[in-house]
Amino acid sequence: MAASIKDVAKLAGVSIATVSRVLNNVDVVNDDTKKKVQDAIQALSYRPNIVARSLKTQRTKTIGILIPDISNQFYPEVVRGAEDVANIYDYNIILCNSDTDLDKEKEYIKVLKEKMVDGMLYMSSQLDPEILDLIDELELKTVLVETKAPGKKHPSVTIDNRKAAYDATKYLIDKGNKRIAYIGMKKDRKNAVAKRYEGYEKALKDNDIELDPDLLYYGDLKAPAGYKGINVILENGSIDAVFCASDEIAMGAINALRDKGIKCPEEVDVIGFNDIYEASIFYPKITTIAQPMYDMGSVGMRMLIKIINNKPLDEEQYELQYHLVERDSVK
Amino acid sequence: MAASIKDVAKLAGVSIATVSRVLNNVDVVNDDTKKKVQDAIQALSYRPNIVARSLKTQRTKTIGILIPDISNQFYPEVVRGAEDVANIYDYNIILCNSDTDLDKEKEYIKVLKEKMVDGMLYMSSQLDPEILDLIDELELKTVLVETKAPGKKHPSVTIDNRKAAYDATKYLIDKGNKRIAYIGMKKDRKNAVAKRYEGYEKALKDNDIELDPDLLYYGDLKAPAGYKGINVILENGSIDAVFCASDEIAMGAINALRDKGIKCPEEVDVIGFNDIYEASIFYPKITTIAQPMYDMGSVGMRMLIKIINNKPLDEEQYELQYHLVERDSVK
DNA sequence: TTGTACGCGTTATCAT
DNA sequence: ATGATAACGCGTACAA
Repeated sequence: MAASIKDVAKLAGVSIATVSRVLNNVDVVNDDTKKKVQDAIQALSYRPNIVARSLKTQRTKTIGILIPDISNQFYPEVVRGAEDVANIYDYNIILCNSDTDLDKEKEYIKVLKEKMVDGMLYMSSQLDPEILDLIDELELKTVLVETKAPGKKHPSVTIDNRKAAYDATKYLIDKGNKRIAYIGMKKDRKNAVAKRYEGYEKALKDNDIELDPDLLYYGDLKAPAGYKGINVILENGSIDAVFCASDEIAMGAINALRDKGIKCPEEVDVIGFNDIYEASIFYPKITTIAQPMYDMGSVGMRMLIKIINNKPLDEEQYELQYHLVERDSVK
Repeated sequence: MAASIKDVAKLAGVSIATVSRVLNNVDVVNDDTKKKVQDAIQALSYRPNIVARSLKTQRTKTIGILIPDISNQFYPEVVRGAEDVANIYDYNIILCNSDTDLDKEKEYIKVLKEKMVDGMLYMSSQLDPEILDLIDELELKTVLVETKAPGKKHPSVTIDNRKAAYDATKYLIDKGNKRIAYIGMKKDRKNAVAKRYEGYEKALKDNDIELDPDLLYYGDLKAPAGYKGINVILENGSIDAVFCASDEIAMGAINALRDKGIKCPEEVDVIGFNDIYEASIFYPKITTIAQPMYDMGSVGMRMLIKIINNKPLDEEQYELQYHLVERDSVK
């Protein structure tokens, strides 16, 4: 077993209380005894047991991060941003992949609570009320990332998905496109992606373009959905452009177009969403809405740490800026 | 404060020992009293405090994962594989990004030890002896992923990078290519990527192709390195093909070629390494060596959990199979 | 079958 | 300035 505070105390010839004091730099302790203690710590290469400390102090210096899936292009950046600031403040993160499965999410949240995490960053494309209830019941300090809760009760960091999608669609319209397809997820959910659909819809409406149900395709956010979407939509006629709810969809869509001998952007404009790294490497380089993914993580973590330390928040529901990145998939 | 085992005991009218027994399903406890306890647990929506339990049992049911950078395409898959099996066995993971910085790695390892993780998965493109020493000194149960330690002392899961690179280069040679460039990292390091260079070198040698230093470019594993590499190499003459130490390098290289009006694969063959998701979406789809990234994580975690539970390992240094995925970047 | 009491490694209060 | 000692919440000998 590793050396404990007792061993240090014994070797230094002092009480454990004194050792604890020099360890935490608290109270005043005689320089000589301090030195003795430090020597003993050195000699035993003693390191405090944080689990024991946590039990006493009721704070573990670890934070839970609940995401759908780390292997999904969007989240690594967010997690990295979060971990970076966590690290600055001496927190560690417990990573949990939920696959957006409600039961799995609830189970993870409970375990996180049992492990006494100081707080949680919760990310999910959809936000079930049950989750909010559970968070409240457990009194688990939480910041929502990517989704906003109705009401002002839960702190969050998001972007304005609706407006961003509106801007993207408007951009397509301004380029002279009329028949603009949408590939994304069903709109009947209360989530970030649904808001993108709303933005798309409103942009059409505001510009007197009639919504054509044949130009809509719902799948997930992955590339195959984009590929399939194009194939399905093109069965019903031609299109001028397509708004994709993710960059991966855009990549799949462009590949489908290419396989059909249709050139992007010459014949069909394609716009993506998120600005994942590969969007700038793809051919053609993808025009897209850039979400500040790293910042969403770091800002979210900053907020959470403030909450944990009972500091006031500048803003309860933080809305970050997105921007449209003009590249080569729109002419 | 949340309900503790005492509260449950009091409400159920039994001792905390009894509560603990039903909690852990240990010893025999009367059905009636068991029911009383369970009711009390329900009533108080009691959940055991794992921190306290850990202090007592000396196991935290959490495992540290140390990686260079989660936002680097390679690791999310590995981490996902690891977390999935961790979850099966009721472990959680603490994720640490080291940026391959030795000091940061050492600091993280110490903190993980302080937090009493039951074990660690260590990944890094390079493996410093100091790390091995620290792991030994701390007696931290560890499985190395991606890199193998000299000697049989440390368990690891890897692929045969040297042979894989050999195969890839041989494949290029068999396609009739002579002037084959290499874009990767310097070979003077003892790491996985260095082995890829060795494989490249040996394949040339075995096929009587002289190594041309002008055809070598060293950078990192990112796309810009591939882009720059092509530009630098082409200043010294033409090439038939290029072996890239990562898929991202391959993407950068292909983009550079395209910008120079050189077609891939018609004029220059390009082969990548890893088979990250985007390799199959890129245009042209990238021919590459597929590393079983998810499996590296899951197998590594399985090994680690066995070690933690003092079960024997089938193999100390596990070598996983790679395979060459033929796609469109090689004609 | 159940209860008492100790200890896991800390921090913090109260004396001295 | 320093030392005893009581928690923190739990598991587990040992007793009963």
